[in-house]
Amino acid sequence: MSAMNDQPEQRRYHHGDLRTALLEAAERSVRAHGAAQLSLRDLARAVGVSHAAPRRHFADRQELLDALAEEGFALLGENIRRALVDADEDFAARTRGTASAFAHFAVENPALLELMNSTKHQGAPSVARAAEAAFEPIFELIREGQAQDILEAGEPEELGLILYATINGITMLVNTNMVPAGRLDELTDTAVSQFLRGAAGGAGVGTISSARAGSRPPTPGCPVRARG
Amino acid sequence: MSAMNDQPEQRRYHHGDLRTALLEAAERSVRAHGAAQLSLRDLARAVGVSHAAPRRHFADRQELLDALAEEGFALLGENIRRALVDADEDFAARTRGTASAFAHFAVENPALLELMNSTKHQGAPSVARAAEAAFEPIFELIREGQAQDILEAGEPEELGLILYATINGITMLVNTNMVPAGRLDELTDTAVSQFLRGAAGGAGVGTISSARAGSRPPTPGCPVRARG
DNA sequence: CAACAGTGTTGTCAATGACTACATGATTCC
DNA sequence: GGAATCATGTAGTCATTGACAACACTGTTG
Repeated sequence: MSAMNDQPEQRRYHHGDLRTALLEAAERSVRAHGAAQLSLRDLARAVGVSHAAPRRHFADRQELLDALAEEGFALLGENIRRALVDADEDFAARTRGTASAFAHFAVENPALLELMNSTKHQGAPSVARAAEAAFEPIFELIREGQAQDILEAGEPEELGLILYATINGITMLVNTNMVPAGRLDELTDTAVSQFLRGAAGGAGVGTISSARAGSRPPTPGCPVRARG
Repeated sequence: MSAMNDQPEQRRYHHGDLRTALLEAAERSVRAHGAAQLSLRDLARAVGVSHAAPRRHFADRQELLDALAEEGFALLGENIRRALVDADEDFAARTRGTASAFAHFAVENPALLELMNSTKHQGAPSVARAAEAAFEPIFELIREGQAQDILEAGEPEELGLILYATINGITMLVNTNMVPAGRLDELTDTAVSQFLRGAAGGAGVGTISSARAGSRPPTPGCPVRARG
């Protein structure tokens, strides 16, 4: 709403880097008031340009929102990658760290996540590409687990998407106030535990794809399923 | 957008049941064009009342959207309950049926789901209550599984929320076009399988009796050491 | 029958997204 | 070096919208 003055410095006719300035202002605005409240004219005021200037960089309100969503996926990907390099070697710990990084990013940027989860940017291939880039480290993590025979063999994509979906869903419960924020860590923690158990390979039971997994030692008769 | 004429019949000064008429028109509109496109004035036109009439029933645009979200949760709850009474086989099949019902509802009503997952209705306790009512059958299902010693003991709420979150997240991947719709069943299926394994308690290991004999080959795994 | 409350109507306002025509400045090419 | 050209910003305009206020119609209740 209120035209947040940024640089009251006088500006020449051309702004110089209006596009990024708009995106930055937009990110602040979305963060503060949600995507639905975002007004192009307000952004223009905030940056100090005329109301029609944004149109040179975003043909459409939606186009700007798409760009923001894209940026959101890039940020998320960064966060996940950082969490993965920081984490130690233990696969379970790495998975936990990844999930936690995602969960906290989502809860700290609810409006951005909502934008990323919006159905509106279906026509924007750039957003899809950004999303895939954010998923990549997750898939890579799954491959790690499979290489260590901690996860069942099969498409790493499949497992990765399920993990992503689960954490995303949990944060959504928190962000919509259906679950108190205090339960976030607890929920993601048990979700990850269940994921590790449910997608366990090697000692795991009932791995459907065990027939295909040549490198896999034959699964013992039953249980083992090391509990805890 | 286009003022969809409903009943061209002439109407008396008072509509009779404007509130529900508006909600019905709103549901159609949201389903067709998304919540962001919904216009109160357009609804008024569609129903054949003046542009200010809706205000008597919804103080606010958001209030109408909240009512729609509430209705969405009621519908979802119905669907889940129906799926549960229809499938009274073993626990795994019931879980699979529940997940499938949710997943298909979500994918068939993307805009409605987006509304239900919106952060904007945080101030509306009615929406929260409706959501809880929709969760209830899921929690009840979890209690079943725990009673049969197929799921680990603990708060049924916890497991139920995780299951809900997972399916919700998967449908979101489909609804945002990040995953082709054709993979919906496959993804929910393996997600449920993993859930059952990951949250397994007592004896039940790898009871993956597939109800929808879809893409998944039946897994022999371990003998289902029966409950009770 | 008269007050009254519920509901619908008309009128109005500021804000917005989209569009057009025009201005200014930077880049390129002769 | 200067002109053509293109990118970028500006001013003006329009239809639409949500919100609000003042007023009209109608059934109910005392």
